[in-house]
Amino acid sequence: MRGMLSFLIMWFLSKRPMYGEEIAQELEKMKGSKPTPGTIYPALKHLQNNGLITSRKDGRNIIYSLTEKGTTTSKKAFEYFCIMFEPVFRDCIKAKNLKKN
Amino acid sequence: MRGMLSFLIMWFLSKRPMYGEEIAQELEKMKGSKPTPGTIYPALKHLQNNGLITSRKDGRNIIYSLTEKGTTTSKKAFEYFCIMFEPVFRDCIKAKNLKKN
DNA sequence: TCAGATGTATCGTATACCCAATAATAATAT
DNA sequence: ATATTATTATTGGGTATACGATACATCTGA
Repeated sequence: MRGMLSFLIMWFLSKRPMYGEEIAQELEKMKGSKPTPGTIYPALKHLQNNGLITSRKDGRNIIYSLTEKGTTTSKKAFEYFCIMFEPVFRDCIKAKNLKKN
Repeated sequence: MRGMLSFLIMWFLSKRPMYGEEIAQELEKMKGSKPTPGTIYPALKHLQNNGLITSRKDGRNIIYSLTEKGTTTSKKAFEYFCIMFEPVFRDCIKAKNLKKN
């Protein structure tokens, strides 16, 4: 249940490397509200400390990307997430179809 | 990001009233692991304090159900959840289809 | 070169979440 | 009826996630 933010961050990074602000913006698109730096950077640091992501400087940005370990972990977490929330998803689809009628 | 547990509890209760142990079992089906009482009951208490659920005794069980306020809140949270995680869901479906081939 | 804009980092705090151990209760069998 | 047992609920405490506010660093353009 815990660690949804880290999960989403890794999911983003599985698409393409991003820097912190970019990740925050993606989350804003999703959630409607932008996480504050105090939310995003500690999470990134934590992921990095666990060897799941690496960072490299590019100009003023620090670009994060998944490590090999991170890729594996992210895939597993993704599969777990899919299975776990499948019943809710089905409900989402159902609700959507109902609205169409 | 936080409050996933409460969200799921309310989602369960939107289907039918349940007592604590039942909710824990539903979560076990979903997650694979059963939350301990110390996880579930504080969450229930919190929801009740916020007027989102009510409880009534039935035999040895305490059956929880959504209040009117809870129903409204739950619906909104559900819609929000659907919109927010839609891109991830799409990925889930994609991943599933790939496996079929 | 310095001002504004953008990106990054840190600190303190709240609380959701979680576990373990314990208590309470009802169902049961004797 | 009473004791036993199984099931359900409660409590207390610990931890990590997430948040807001603030401060720092770096780039860019005038």
